Amino acid sequence: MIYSYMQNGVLTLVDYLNIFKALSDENRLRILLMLRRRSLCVCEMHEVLNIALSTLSAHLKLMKNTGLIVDEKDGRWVIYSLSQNTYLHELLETLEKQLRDNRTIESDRAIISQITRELCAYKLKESARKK
Amino acid sequence: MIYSYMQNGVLTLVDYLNIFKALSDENRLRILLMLRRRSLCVCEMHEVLNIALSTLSAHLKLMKNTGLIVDEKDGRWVIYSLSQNTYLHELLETLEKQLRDNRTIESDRAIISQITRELCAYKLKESARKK
DNA sequence: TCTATATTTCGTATATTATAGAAACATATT
DNA sequence: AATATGTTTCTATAATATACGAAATATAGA
Repeated sequence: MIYSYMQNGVLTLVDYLNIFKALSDENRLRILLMLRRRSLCVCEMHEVLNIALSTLSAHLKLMKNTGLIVDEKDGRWVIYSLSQNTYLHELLETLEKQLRDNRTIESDRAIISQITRELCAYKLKESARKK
Repeated sequence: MIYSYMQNGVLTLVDYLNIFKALSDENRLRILLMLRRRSLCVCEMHEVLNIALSTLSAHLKLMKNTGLIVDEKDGRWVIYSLSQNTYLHELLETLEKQLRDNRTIESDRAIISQITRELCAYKLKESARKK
């Protein structure tokens, strides 16, 4: 899916609707706030969110299509980052300030400050082995 | 439904999710941008949007619950206005600038500059009579 | 008090979205 | 080339959202 602003830089009404829709899901908002700290691979986000990888992948695809995040490959890993969009960054900064005492957001931050790609990949492999 | 920020002024994560959800529907966004011009009664919004009154009423209820709009009674009319919320007003100002050339938004503004409550109520009454 | 009228609620149909598991895919490493 | 592994796609299902028409509600005015 290609959005108009990807071609000429101007966002249409539908672009905005899609952006607001993307922001209206708890898992997606948690991902965006985590990405404010640092870029993350899929397995790291999976470690934090505890949802199926297929579900997570769908959320990432949606936000990528909406232009909120970008991805790049690093070996077998896919690393996601926030888009270079001033308005998005300001919005997330405001949100983070307002949600300073939110337990979930606070916990997410604590977790990503401790985990590594290698560790998450290992845990994912182990949990798959048990099945 | 009562949201937490109505009691202590602080918005929770769920409050934000609901606000973004409220902003992610075209009809609701059109209503909010119209209300930036002036307060409107239900029949005026119906005249512009051309959706069923029951649908319109549901949208208004949702935005009222989310704290984006407020209503007051004036005789048989119910008049809706934007909430006194600085962040909401700034957000809508940004949106309106970005959507300056949007035909729908432009047309909505043109219509509300011409209509009156009395006219819309009359038209509504007439269309009901035909059924 | 009865009537007209502006709005809301209710019941219901349809469309969209979030979710998980299984299978498929892509690529680094052996 | 074969294998291991990180990610995505496919499929089905449950939950949620949007829509309408009909009925109910609230209130101004006769």
